[in-house]
Amino acid sequence: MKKTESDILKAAEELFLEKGYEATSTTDIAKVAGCNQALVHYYFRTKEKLFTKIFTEKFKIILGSLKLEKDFDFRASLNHFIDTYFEMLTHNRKIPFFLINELIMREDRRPIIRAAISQEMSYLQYYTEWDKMIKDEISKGNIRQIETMDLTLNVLSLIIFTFISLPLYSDFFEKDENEISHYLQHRKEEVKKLVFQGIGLE
Amino acid sequence: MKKTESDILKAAEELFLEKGYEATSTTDIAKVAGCNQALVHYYFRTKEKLFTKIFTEKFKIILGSLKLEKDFDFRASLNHFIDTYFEMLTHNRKIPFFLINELIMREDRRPIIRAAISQEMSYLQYYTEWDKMIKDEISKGNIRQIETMDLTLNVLSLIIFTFISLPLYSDFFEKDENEISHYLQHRKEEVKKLVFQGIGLE
DNA sequence: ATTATCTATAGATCTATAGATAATGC
DNA sequence: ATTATCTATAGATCTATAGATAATGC
Repeated sequence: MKKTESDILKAAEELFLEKGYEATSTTDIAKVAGCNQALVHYYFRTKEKLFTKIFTEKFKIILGSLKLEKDFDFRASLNHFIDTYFEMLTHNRKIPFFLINELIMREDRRPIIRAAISQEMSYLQYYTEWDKMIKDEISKGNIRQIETMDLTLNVLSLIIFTFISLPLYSDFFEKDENEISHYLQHRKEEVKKLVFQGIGLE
Repeated sequence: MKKTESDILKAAEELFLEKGYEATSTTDIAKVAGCNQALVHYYFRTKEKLFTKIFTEKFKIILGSLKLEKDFDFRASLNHFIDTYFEMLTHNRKIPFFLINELIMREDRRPIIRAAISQEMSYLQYYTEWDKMIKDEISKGNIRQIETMDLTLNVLSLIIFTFISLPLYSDFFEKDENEISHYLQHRKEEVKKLVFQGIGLE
């Protein structure tokens, strides 16, 4: 890939994640990339096509991290999931808000993620195994009665909201980068405590 | 207030909450309000002023519902908080995403909420009482060791994320209004279970 | 020759205002 | 008289493309 092309991609990524689709112009992108505005269209034809490229790429980063370690027992498996999800988002802090924002604002983008999910058929299988594991733990009396969807939503809520609210948290309480990274570690441990104890694990 | 003026306000509210500031034009607002585009500026001068009016109004709705029932014991108090917060958001489903979205996208709006909070000095006091209650419960051994900020974030994450993700949930799983309202009730109960059990209450 | 880059511009917005006209209140 | 509403338009975008020029590869 030509340097200019990758510069444009990088600039677009930075701006779309920072300001969203609407507030980003191809003129802005060219300025950040250090090239002519016409070149943005030369390489990617339309703003929408350029956006979709970045959008699907970011979604796949998220999707790719949603894996289940089936060699572990349930507790280790859940623990590992929270660790890896937190870790991945720590290095991609803006992605959760970016994806949710664009999916809520523009309904026509929702088919993109449906397609990406069904393309990777393994995820349906992951969920089935996850569901089986949970039902198993309940029947063994290791955790309380809970629906798989509820446990999933509990974990996702606690993790994703942490990252969505992060810019507001760090701004409001005037935290620097070092404090933020301690905060994220701290929240991760608290999320584990709440979830483990909250379903009766331990 | 003149009918036209309130029509414009209503139209602006609908559009800003649905599509956000950037994607809403004063021409759109006029169209929905059924009046001339110039009238939007006649009554509110600028798009920004009109937006700020709605933004602060919506924020105050949220802030106003964050009250603490100090006559109750801790458990009843937390239970009551989750009930009222869920209830309020059920009738204002789009507000959480709207506020977070505009606060993240435009840093210059953050002072608006700082001002609104410090104007209502009572909220500092609420938090102090809340903090005292929690420390008290911990020292009595009624709940596990937890920082007030963590418990607050746990509860807010679980509730707010429910509403932020709601349009995606209902779209993805093709739920109708009736199912959605059952879902919200169901999530509320699950949030209570997780939080109560997760801090060792019961 | 082909590909990359630039200049220039068409055509479609969008915000905000000036100035004309209509409606309302005393 | 005052207030509300409309028409028209200035000036600032913004996307996308056409066509000229420069750089690169065989």
